[in-house]
Amino acid sequence: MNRIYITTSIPYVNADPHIGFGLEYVQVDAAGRYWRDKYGNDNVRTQTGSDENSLKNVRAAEDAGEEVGSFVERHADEFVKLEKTLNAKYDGFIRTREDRHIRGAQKLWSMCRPEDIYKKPYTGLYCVGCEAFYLEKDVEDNTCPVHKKELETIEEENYFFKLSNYQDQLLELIESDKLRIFPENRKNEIVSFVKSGLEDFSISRSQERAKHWGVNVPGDDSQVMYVWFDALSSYINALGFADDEQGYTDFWAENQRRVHVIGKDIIRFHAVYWPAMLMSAGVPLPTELFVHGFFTIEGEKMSKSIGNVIQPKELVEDFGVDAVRYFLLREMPYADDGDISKDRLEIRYAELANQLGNLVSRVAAMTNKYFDGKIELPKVDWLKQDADLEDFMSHFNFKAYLDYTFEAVARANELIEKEQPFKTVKTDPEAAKKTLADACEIIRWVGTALLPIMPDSAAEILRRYSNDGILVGDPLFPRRDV
RNA sequence: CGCGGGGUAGAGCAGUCAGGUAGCUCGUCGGGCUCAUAACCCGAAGGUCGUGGGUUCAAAUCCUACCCCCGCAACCA
Repeated sequence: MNRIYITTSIPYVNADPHIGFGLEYVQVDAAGRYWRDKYGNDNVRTQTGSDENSLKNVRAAEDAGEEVGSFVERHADEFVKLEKTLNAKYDGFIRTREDRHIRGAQKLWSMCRPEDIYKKPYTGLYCVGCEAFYLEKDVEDNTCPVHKKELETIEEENYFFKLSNYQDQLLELIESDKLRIFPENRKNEIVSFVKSGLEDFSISRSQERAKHWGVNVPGDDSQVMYVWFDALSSYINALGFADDEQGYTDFWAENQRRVHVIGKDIIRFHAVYWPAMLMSAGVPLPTELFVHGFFTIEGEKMSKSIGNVIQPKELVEDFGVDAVRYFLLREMPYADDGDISKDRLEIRYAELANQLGNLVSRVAAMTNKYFDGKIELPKVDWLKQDADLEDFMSHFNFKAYLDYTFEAVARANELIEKEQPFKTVKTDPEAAKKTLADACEIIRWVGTALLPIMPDSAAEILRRYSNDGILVGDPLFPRRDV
């Protein structure tokens, strides 16, 4: 039985979703759509959600003068709306305030080997204004860089997780690809990190420091779980881990492909902390981590302070959802960061209009003008091409997938130039018919390949190029008035 | 001596692990075509592959020193 479970990371919801998360959201959706086609709808599960227990949410709510609960709910709703904005299909959305999540996180904690969790006093330099600890090397004269006030040395007892117990096992898992991390540069990065030595990490906070927000530590109400501990468990909680539901069995415990799609900033939590926690609890590990890079905006890091944050809906309103999905997936380099700029968007849009949109138009026009839209489509062996596409998709290499697909678009345009059906139709109609049939077949293959990437446009292409006849229609990607 | 990624034609990138005529897309210039969303096709120009050394018959690719850019610096997602 081929099954696959694919998750996005769960963003904390102190603001509305930006285009960076939009990328991840579309990546998982596109992969999900592809595998649904292969494995069947019931054998694929795509999952997303919101991380609501972060202290950052508490601070953001305070700044906004709002109650935390309603604040995170409002922002979480914006993430739910992404499904419509980006035309994505998700099987599950989990909020970490939900009961099923809280019970699951506590269950996972309780299942960890007792010797892996221990209490230890933690001492650090604390700024009351920031409500955060600073490291000595990051500050001058014991002064908070933000508030310019003297830092307090405070001590607090927390629970720690014995990460050091798992160093050797983790290294073996990652190097052997039992826990497969790709692209390869990310795997190398994490291997060298693990080799450099793992230190135990704190997995709880005092209630005061956590502002009484978060998941209580089982058996110790004076402590709240470190937000990452509970957040990571959402991946299995979403499947019903707390109550041993069938979904958990089917898509996690007994499934061969458990995949997390994440950004490069959180690779350590997913490649080190999370697998170690699961090993301690005796729960199966994820099998694959796909790590994507970040988008810069016009060459600059996207940040609130620079004020260049882009939201998916802005781009969708301007270019349409399929063009945005196409842009995100084709523009982001496989193993590196990408850039979003107005120029690049225009170029990519023009590419869609001129190469693909125009091809669909010209072939339909000729087919209808010369042969009344009726043309027998040849049988083509697509197996070879399918294998290539599957390989790209297995690696989450959307860029290569699209490069490959658009080679076919170019091939069809070249074919028409070379064979000139618009001329041969007068001298050798059968030859013209053959050329157009070949072109139609390529278009159908392209349409099929694009279904996961641009669901609406691809479906429209296939509707116009069905066995019932070829239809003309409005431009798929109309020219933009610049 | 903190760690990692990057520096290849005007722009964006591939190629570097397994050394052997430097490649793709866009842009520019020239030509062709007229079915098509003035789209499409062909051709050309354009690069001392960050810099200096070294290994080699041969280096963008290996070694070495250095310069520049960007991230991250582990409990603050």
